Amino acid sequence: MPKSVDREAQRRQIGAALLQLVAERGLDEVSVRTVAAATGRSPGAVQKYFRTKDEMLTFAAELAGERIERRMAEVNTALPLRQALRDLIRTTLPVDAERRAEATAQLAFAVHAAHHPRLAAIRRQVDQDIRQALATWLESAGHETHAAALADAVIALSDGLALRMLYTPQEHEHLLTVLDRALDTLIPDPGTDRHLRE
Amino acid sequence: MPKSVDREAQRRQIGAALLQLVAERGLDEVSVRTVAAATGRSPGAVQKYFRTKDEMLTFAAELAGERIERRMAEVNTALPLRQALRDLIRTTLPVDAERRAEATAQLAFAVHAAHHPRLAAIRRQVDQDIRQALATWLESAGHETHAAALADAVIALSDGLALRMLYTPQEHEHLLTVLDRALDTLIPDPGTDRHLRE
DNA sequence: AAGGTTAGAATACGACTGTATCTCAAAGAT
DNA sequence: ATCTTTGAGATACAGTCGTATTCTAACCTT
Repeated sequence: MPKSVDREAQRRQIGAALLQLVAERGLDEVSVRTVAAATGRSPGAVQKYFRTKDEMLTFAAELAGERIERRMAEVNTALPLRQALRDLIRTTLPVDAERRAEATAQLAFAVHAAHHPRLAAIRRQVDQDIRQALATWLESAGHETHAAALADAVIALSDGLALRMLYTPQEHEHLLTVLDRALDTLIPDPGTDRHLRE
Repeated sequence: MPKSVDREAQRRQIGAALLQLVAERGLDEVSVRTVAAATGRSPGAVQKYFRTKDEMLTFAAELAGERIERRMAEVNTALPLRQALRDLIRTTLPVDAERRAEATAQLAFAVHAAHHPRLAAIRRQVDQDIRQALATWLESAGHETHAAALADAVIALSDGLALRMLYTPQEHEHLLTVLDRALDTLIPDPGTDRHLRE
């Protein structure tokens, strides 16, 4: 048989390069040629792994989704709920170069999904997974009622902050304190009786 | 002198067509030619009003920003704070065709701004205006402390919900209840003493 | 009425797009 | 050692992009 290559590994490498390209130069700078150049390949070589640009794009979107879910699984659930939640959200915000790359790609895909049914389906699946993980986590931490709604609110808050950070790097610190304060309000401190505060 | 035409009116008409095009087909379907066709013009006619595509894009972004600010000014501030706030945010969410068009354009521009300094500056200006209006409003309604941070949290929540609604039309109603519940928590009901609840 | 000015259309240009096709070299199987 | 399969590269093609240029027709001013 022929030259044996780990096809899946190659696809992931190309997908990762695409995500980085989206983060650095924006989704509309992504073309078969620019992605190929970013991986040191010829355009024809990329075509061997993705027959169409669209297939390449959806693959990258799934890859980005997997990364987020993996990050969620890595959060230390032994910490107090509010702090763990804070850590979790911070790993999705564009606070440094790596996170910024992922957040940028995520948001670009989300907007693109508005006019791209297959991309929308992928996003919905990822959202569903995140929401459910968050909701069951909240429930086990004592927020039995409306855990799902609370999870959705937290996700929306996080996405909204990430969106804004994309084009206002000056406000990063300020927006992080906004997050803290909002979490303080949304998630009552279990260690303090509510009616004793203030 | 020549054929007299209201240049500014023409520019606004073209800008409006661009926004609608973004909403219906996405930002990367926007070209000088498609915008021209959408206004019943030839590409050359559009060039008379915008020398470059970029100039056309930034103009449309400013136009979209003006629309949001106008909507904010139209909210009935005589209503109870929480309800007025709810109404305000609902007018920015993609609940019907018209609002969906504006929200889609806004979010597309926001993501694009991550790689487009001039667009980012426009977005920052609009954000600043909205935030300040919201903050002074909150202050006058009794939220003297941390009004600015609360305003930012509300904006982020709203943007995050809008983003998600773009690709999950099925969840519109659910996300609206999420909004209501989050607002209930973030904005304590002024008619009820806090320590008397639950 | 003549002339200057501009809106609008048509056209042209080079660059880039996605995709299909072709060639070549390399590697495993017989 | 030969053959076959395949990764990778090169090239080709039709289409679209943004922008510059050219032309015509309509209007206002003098």
